[in-house]
Amino acid sequence: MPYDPSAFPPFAVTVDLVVLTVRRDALCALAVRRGEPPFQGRWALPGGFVRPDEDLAQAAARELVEETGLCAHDPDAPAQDNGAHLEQLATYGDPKRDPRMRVVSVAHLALAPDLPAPRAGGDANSARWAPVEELLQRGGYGRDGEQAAPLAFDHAQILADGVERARSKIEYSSLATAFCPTEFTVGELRRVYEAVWGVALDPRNFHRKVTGTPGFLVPTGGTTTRQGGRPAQLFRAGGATLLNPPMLRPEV
Amino acid sequence: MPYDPSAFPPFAVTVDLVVLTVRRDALCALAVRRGEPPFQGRWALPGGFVRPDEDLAQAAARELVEETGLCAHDPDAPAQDNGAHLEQLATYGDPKRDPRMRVVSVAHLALAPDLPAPRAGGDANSARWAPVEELLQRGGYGRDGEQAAPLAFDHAQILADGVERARSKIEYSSLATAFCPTEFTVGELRRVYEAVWGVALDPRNFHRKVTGTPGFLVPTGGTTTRQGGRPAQLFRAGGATLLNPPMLRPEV
DNA sequence: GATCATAGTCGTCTGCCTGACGATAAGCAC
DNA sequence: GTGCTTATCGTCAGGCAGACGACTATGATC
Repeated sequence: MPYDPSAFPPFAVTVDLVVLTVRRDALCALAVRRGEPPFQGRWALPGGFVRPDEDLAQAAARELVEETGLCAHDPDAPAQDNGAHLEQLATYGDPKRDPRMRVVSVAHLALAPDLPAPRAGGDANSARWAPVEELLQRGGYGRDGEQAAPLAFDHAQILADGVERARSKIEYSSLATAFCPTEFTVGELRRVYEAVWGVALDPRNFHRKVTGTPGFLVPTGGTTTRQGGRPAQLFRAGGATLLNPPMLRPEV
Repeated sequence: MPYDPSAFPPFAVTVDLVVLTVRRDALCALAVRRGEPPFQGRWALPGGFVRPDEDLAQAAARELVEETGLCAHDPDAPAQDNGAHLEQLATYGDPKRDPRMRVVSVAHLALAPDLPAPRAGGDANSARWAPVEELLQRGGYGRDGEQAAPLAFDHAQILADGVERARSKIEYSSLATAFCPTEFTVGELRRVYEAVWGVALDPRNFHRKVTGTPGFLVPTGGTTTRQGGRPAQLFRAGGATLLNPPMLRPEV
């Protein structure tokens, strides 16, 4: 690819991923431990350089597969397969965000159902799901009492932006179903909302809302009792992607 | 700035601007005529390279001043001054979007009140406000019966995304006031909504909604009769940036 | 000045949606 | 069966939006 370095300043372009899931009723993000400077040993968001011949979305999907094995699907397609939802989040390009060189990072947001375990080159110690509060709070204590250092680079900001995007987007879209397996119950979907928003929702009103919105949920006919209690109907995500009127997030 | 070209593929990074305004009851965007290949003579969105020492937002603000003379203000600050609202829109990085080289463009969205006239190096023929429908429709006829060619590069897509962002964002935020001068009437604000959404709104219900939302509008005490008819109260934008419950966009 | 056209502003009414919450159903553990 | 858990259906009141009537205050026109 010919270019004249004097005509424009060269940048490195990367994609960083905010991969969110809900596990044990908590909103968790995927973090990887940096093996090299800068920020060696610190936790960071997964990501990497965009290759010369790939689109930004392709690069994000490739990184997602490499880190989680998840297959991303088109954001405009319904979430039928087991793939994760993937969308562009925002781009971060502060001149000093990477001490080595000028790096512009196109952050992407991925929403995935609960997965067995992260895989990062087979090294179980170098990737983990961590509750977002734990990753965002400064100076707190992480798992195993380990001192939780802030995320590397500006990744705390990127994660915060991704979490905020997810929190607001499940209000008016069916995106919360991306956190659920293919078949799920109304209660499981409600627990997703409760975990992402950090609030308690009335089960009866929630049930009325989601089952009363045409095209949002499609009953599969089956039932399950995996949550204990009375068996619940199983649903799949319907074709509707927009929720109108939106789900209302309660005031704090 | 030291870097090793063999370690990562170099990219050119640009900012492109979707500058929107409302003039003569139509949503218009700023377009500039390209003076050099590729797409020489075609209309495009204003933009340019990001400089090595500036942030993306700084680059966008600089381009905005160069093209319109508008001073951008912080998106989190209230729209008090005469500056335009400026926010990041999305990033476009298809490998083939620029035939010359690999260019990643961080598009920004600017909303401005109606301005006298665009200035692009004093050349009145090289920049203009055009209704977005005219810029987005392919093969139609523009001003002066001129054959309207599609915008250069992927700028039609960028413009469409920017318009959609503006259309949805005025639903739940006070962003529509960015299209108005410092002092404006309820009717002028309503005409902004009507122009951006392309629908007619009931003046009485609109008045009830905007005046009944605390912190949205602040009366200045003055009145004006510039629209003809009964004099209308003048307002400034209040501190509230979020509209809850949102303004509802009527179905088509 | 009377009349008209134009815009702005205040009210009313009805229907829909939400929040609060009671009641019932259907599993499991003991 | 008793108790516990979760799911699901119903009821009721309040808030808000859409539809629209009524009145007000200016400039334009006769």
